[in-house]
Amino acid sequence: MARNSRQDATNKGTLTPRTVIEGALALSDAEGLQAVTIRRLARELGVTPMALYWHFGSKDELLDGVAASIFEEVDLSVDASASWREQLRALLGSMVGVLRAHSSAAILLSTRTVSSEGSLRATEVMLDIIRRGGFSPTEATQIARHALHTVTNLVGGEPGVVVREESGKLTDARQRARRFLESLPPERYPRLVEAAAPLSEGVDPDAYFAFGLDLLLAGIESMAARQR
Amino acid sequence: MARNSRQDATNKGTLTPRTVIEGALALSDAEGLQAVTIRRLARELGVTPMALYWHFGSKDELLDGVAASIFEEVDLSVDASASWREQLRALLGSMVGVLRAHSSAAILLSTRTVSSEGSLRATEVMLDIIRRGGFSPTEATQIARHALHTVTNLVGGEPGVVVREESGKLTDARQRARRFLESLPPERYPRLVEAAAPLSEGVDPDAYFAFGLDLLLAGIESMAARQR
DNA sequence: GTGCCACCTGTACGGTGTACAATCGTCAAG
DNA sequence: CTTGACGATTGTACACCGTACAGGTGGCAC
Repeated sequence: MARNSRQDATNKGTLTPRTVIEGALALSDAEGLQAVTIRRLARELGVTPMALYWHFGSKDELLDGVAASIFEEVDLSVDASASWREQLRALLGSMVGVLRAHSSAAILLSTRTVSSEGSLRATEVMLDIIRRGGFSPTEATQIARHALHTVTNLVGGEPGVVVREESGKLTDARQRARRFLESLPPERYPRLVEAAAPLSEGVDPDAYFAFGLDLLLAGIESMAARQR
Repeated sequence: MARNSRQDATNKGTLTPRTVIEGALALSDAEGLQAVTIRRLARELGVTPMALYWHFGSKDELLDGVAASIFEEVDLSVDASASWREQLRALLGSMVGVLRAHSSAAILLSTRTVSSEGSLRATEVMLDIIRRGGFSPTEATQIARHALHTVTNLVGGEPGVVVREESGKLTDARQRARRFLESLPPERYPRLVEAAAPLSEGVDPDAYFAFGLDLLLAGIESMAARQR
């Protein structure tokens, strides 16, 4: 049947950087970042491990690509009728959203310096919003850096946030944690005993992320109010 | 000469969890976390790789130990005459300090849930301070979680913070980054062009961490003021 | 045709974490 | 003293990892 011309190489058997990155992202979403190995990914793509090295110089470079592709999903539209605070909240909220959709790969963004098109555009939009909040370029840079950092780390590493519908096992773990905390000597650890429930409770992810964003935005706003 | 009784086993040839953890931490400080491999660590300790598995069930368990040992270095004393804000700043500042002293191993704390003695005591002190700021146990738990998270991630992953006295190479990279940013189309990326200098500049670590702490504390204080 | 060249395969090397069995040194009980 | 038990360590082996390097292969331009 039809031969693959150079054009339809993208949709059939042949490999492109795009398909590799998409495969890596899918694999990471499905089985975690540690499942993204050159050999495994190659098998998934029906290809030899070394084939990937034609398109990427190293695994690290491939992961850079994955990180960049995540950035591209962020919704950069801003509601011009909203205040800068609301705009910033929307932008960061969108970031949290796409990071949560790829939570395993999220830590990639906190580790590496992405300089893709999408990353540049996101940074541009963010800086613009913050600048309109009354900060200098230098301050805006610092704030943007920390905001980006906060958002990626927010998603990357919460221990209690491991949520599974299968509530059996994990509820057990939580109950054990709670019992442990409650069994601590109250005269030595009054606050831990008192907070045993919230500490051991599985956190509602939505609430967790909302709180994290609130905290960050409160800090930024308070800085905006303080100076000027 | 003298035999090793069970007592002096700690100071001479034999292995203990302590010595292993100390070795791992030293290795991580000296050559980075990726140098901490079972084989390498064993060689460093003058022992066979599998010897470590007598004291730790897995490498992960060993790293848990390293994380716990870092927690133990945090200064938990509180100045009773200070306000809760100042106390919180001091505590978090101390955390940042010890994390910076082990910056390679710092990301361990953001990944895993530590439940060592030291971690419990630190959490207790932190919760106590925050509770005295007028927050409920549940709120205090959320805040403490985020504060801990912020602090560890602050140290863990800043890209620009890679500072070396050998300024040759890195200055080159910075200059290239700066030129790149400045060469962007100003009508498309006005904020990036405008902030080319601060964006490409190597960040002063002290200023960076101070700013991160300020931002976090500002957020917490503003939350404290808002409610009540 | 013939050669080029983008793309992919085959093989190999040194590294990793760790399972499993054998070994050694010390110490309590006979 | 001998004898076991047992805590601590070694030796060997396996499956997996990232990737260097050399060779194939198929479609295109000439």
